[in-house]
Amino acid sequence: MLDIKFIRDNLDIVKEAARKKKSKIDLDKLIEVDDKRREILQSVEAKKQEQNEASAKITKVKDDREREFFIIDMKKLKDKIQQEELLLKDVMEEWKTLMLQVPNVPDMSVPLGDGEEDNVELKTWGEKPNFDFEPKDHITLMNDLDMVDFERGTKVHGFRGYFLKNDGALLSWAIWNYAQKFFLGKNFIPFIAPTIVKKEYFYGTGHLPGDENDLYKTQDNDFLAGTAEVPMMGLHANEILKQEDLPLRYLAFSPCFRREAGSHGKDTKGLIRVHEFYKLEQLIICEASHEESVKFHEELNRNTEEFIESLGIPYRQLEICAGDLKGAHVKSYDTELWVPMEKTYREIASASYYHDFQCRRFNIRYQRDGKNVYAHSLNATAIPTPRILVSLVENFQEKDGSIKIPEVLVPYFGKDKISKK
RNA sequence: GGAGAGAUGGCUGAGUGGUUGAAGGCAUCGCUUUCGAAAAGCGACAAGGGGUUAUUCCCUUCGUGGGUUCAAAUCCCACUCUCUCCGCCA
Repeated sequence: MLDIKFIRDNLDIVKEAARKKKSKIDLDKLIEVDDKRREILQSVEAKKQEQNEASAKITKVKDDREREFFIIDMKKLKDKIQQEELLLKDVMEEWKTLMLQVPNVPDMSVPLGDGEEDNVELKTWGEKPNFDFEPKDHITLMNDLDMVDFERGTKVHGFRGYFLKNDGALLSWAIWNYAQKFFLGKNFIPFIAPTIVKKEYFYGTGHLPGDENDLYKTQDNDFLAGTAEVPMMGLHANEILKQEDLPLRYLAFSPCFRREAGSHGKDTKGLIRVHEFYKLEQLIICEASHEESVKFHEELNRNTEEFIESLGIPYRQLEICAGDLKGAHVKSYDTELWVPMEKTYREIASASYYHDFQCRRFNIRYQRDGKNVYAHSLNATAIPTPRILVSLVENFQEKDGSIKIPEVLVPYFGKDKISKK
């Protein structure tokens, strides 16, 4: 959410932002509705003032007749107020709908572009494996090593279902434990977050309004979060934080649920795109300063890089172009891991900052110089499982069909190799 | 799932129709006192929105949403959450 005052004062900037982000929002319409909103609001307020003043007088009037006259007048006024408030309600509805569609302003450094294809590669890291044998994809590898059961996963869960078993399950736990240790070394407070979350919080993060079909819904009209970002931002909703407590640095673990509506044809096999996975998420709430946001954004992104580097998996960094940038984001980096059998990089992590866009919607403020100001928020993936397994097993496969375990994981996994029994 | 109680400012806690935006206490901040601190005394202290900007003025907000009334923290309805007891349960 942007400040309506900011939008009015910087209409050109916001229009430009909307254009860059390919948003369809009609900002002139918003200003028009806002004018109407202000006009009615002022009229209602003036009438309420009159009502309040009269109300104070009625108390003092002792004469019954005089009192009666007063009350009759006030009845008329009340009707007028009610009429205008009805009108205001409609206008507010329209106003809110439009306001929720106004995108955040991308940073100056964000490259222009229409979509995914225009994202800019910032760097690549690591040596792509050069196999002197016929390599297998992760599905074959993991099936051969009895690490996964897709068939029964589909039987039980349906499309995109999977069971991780044996070393597949153990490796996932090892990654969680290692990742937990790694990221907590960077001064985060650990959390396990709820996944069933009230609808309003999805508006806060910017996941709604959007495609509600992409979210699972419960019979109580709650939704299953696709990322711990939603409950973790909700954690401090409607709170006034202390300046000295900032930045708040959280590392949250949660299951993640995504219906993947609209991508039925994509990645129909394997562990790339599943309905249900697990993720450790880094999240920071910091002071309202662009410099702080940028600093922490770079740090969060670098944390993810370091983690991947410690595993030794080749990756690249992308800067998301304006056309591919989500509405709430100021700027985003994606980390993509090399998937040998697809001969391409696949997204594993995303680091973004929002300025006060999310905190404004969540009403998360802190005291600065005696004033309450909206904080800034950022988040970045630490590590998602099981998607990480795809690159891990494909990159580290050996000629005999076994998988070499990265050294850093060995203490958590208990052995340095997964091979056929 | 059944029965009951409750939700008020940063916290605690009064308040059952009309100067109550809300007593008292705690916390916080300023001043006095002190070599300094503590203690004490005095004073300030909710948020959001709008108009004017010299000064200020107005509106909203007592869990949420409706309703009754000229007027609601206070009465009515629905919902949410919390607590106690019973039942069930990983």
